[in-house]
Amino acid sequence: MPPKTEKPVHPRKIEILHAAITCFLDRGYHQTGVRDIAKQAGISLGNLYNHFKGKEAVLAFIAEIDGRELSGFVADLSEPADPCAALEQFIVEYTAYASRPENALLGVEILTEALRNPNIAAIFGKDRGQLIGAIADCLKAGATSGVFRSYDDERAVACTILDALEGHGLRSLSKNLRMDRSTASLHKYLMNGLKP
Amino acid sequence: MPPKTEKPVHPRKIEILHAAITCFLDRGYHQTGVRDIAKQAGISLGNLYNHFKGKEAVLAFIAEIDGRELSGFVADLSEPADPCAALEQFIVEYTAYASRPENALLGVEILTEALRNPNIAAIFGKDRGQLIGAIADCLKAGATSGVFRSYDDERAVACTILDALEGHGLRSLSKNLRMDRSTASLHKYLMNGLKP
Amino acid sequence: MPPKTEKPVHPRKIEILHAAITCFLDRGYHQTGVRDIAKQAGISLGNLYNHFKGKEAVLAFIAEIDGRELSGFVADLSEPADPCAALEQFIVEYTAYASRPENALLGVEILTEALRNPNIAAIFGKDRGQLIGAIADCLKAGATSGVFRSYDDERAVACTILDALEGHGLRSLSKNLRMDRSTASLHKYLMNGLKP
Amino acid sequence: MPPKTEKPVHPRKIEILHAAITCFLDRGYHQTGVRDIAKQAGISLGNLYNHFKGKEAVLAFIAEIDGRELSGFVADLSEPADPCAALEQFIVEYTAYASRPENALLGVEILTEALRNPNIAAIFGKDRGQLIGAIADCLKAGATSGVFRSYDDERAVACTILDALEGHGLRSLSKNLRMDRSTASLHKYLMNGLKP
DNA sequence: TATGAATGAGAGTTCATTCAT
DNA sequence: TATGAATGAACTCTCATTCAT
Repeated sequence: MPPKTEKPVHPRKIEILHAAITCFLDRGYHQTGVRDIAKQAGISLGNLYNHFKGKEAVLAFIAEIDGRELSGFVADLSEPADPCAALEQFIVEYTAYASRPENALLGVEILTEALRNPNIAAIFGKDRGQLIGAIADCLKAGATSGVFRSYDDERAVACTILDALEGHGLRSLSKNLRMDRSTASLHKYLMNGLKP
Repeated sequence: MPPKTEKPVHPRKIEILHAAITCFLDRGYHQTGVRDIAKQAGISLGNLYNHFKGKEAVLAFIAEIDGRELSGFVADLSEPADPCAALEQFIVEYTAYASRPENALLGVEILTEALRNPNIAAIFGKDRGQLIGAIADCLKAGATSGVFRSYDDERAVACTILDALEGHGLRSLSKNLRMDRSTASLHKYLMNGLKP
Repeated sequence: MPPKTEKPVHPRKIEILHAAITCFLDRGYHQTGVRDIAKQAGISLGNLYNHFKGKEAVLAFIAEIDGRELSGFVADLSEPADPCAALEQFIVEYTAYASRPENALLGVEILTEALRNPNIAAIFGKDRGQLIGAIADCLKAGATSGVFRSYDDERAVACTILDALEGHGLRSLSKNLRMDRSTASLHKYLMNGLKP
Repeated sequence: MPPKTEKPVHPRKIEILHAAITCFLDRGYHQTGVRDIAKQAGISLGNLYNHFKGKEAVLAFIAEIDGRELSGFVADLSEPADPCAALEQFIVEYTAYASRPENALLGVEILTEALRNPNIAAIFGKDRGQLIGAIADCLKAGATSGVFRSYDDERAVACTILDALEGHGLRSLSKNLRMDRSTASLHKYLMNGLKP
């Protein structure tokens, strides 16, 4: 296999990406106009179309970038020496990840769009599927080694863990009150359900 | 206190409500035009505005009606003789509830709108807050009587349960494959985390 | 000629009239909706149409009532013993009349509508034409008796006096500052131009 | 002071301006739709919004352009060698100006809008205020040199002159009959009131 | 690559009026 | 007389996208 030579991304494209993220966070995907993005990026409306095929392509690019961030988690969960420790660490780190506003809000934005847009759904589902798979594998490994309880459908459990952490991240946005106690309880609950 | 005399709702308003739900399910809130709703309802565009102040008012009404459905769950969870049984039953029933397309999809639609629309957030948050409170109370009661493990923040656990069930409901839409096994695993996982 | 038996006006019609005047003053004729008038009058939208053929009919009625107020001035100016005193008195009284907000603002409202609406123009022009005629006659009488300078077209002078007083009334609305001095100067100027 | 580098106005903007004037003359400001203007200008509806922020901005631009025309009169009236001749000339020229349909009709259109729209009022009032000031100054100069009678409030007299000429201009629209005699009488009357 | 004028469909909302009750 | 639901055209304005420069 030839070395994967990633075609360099035009820096302007990254600027547009950031501008779009800012807008989508502020107003949401459908409430954001292409003009808003161009203005935020400080470029002309027409020029945006030199870098992206259209509005949807911008979201697709965001979803793609977003998905790549998940691969770090996947790597950490793969073939863990200690499944329990690996999962616990994942939960901690994913909590932090999912609590960052850009991830929390963009996540729902992408998810809701994916519900009706197969194009986005494909991008969104690919990396997320891998993450779910990695968690499920970790759960299976733990079940085999006896540190985890065994479940018929580990993917369902994995999904639940993600749902819980992402829901928690979303709630952390609107609450200024301290989330420490609730985060601790959430983590304990999620782990307790796994213990044999 | 005088008897609460609920002003009767014009039947046309209900028809519009159903039409709007249909449209929102099909295309989503922001992709749906007021004209679409009127056409679906079989009425003129202008007449819609005789019954609703605007598009947002339609969503608000849906959120309100939606919220009322939750009060049944709240009642069932209040002061349960057997907290464990009550919660188990709730999980089963709420799974069914959250798996119905209109609830699953409208739920995220309302949630995402609530993220940036305080008006919707207030309506959405009121009944949902009561449900979370009821679950949390049930968890506390169970912890006191020893059937449940004790958590610092029962509301966080309650939220997690709802997140899990609603995420599951959402996923059940896109999968034609049988969800039985994953549902069973999910339920087991959620209950196991509560066991002392 | 049989005695003029004026058909009694339904009191509700008067209420609507007042409501409409209030609205037209507030927002102007074209910015006022029929709904606004009905709401202001405290009646239903449909009922308004039992009393008036439409929105324009309301304005026409106002213009008619408005016009009748002018007949008082006409009477005072007719066959005056002392044309100069009569005109001076008219100027004083018409200044007061034209400075009342409802007359000042409704006046321009009716005038601008009359520019393009022949129906309104007819109503508006009838009584106003009589007033102009009366003033012109007074000027002629004064010229004959030597107290006034003679003009080829007395109606043009009469129009100018009205324009001046109405313009003054309109300006008095937006200025909170005292108008006394400017009113006095205006009156002096108008009279000076008539002196031989 | 750096040379005033006026940003060049897009020719399309001028076209829209003319189209709007045509429409406003035909139907009046509030009866004219934005679509009407676009159609008259021969451009698409959306493109109009590339040149103007909205309908009101079009009227504001007209008012601004309109106001600039007055500055010519202001210059002619400033520091006149012969105040009487200057004023007489002004009256003649302003009569012609105010009798052109676009000035007469647009004037009342702008005036009535200015009554309730502070934005328009500011634009409309600025240049008109200067003109009134210039006339008043001319009157003062004439009073000092003895060619004019002295008035306490010269601005009031100045306003009256404008009201008279503009009222005359407006009336000249609806009358096909010759206005010569009435114009002459009007001019004589206005000047007579100034003579000492 | 970069610009912004141009397009026209579509957005949400209000309009004056009618009509069955 | 009185009501307010019903109509559909009209309203101002924004949309994503294209195109000539």
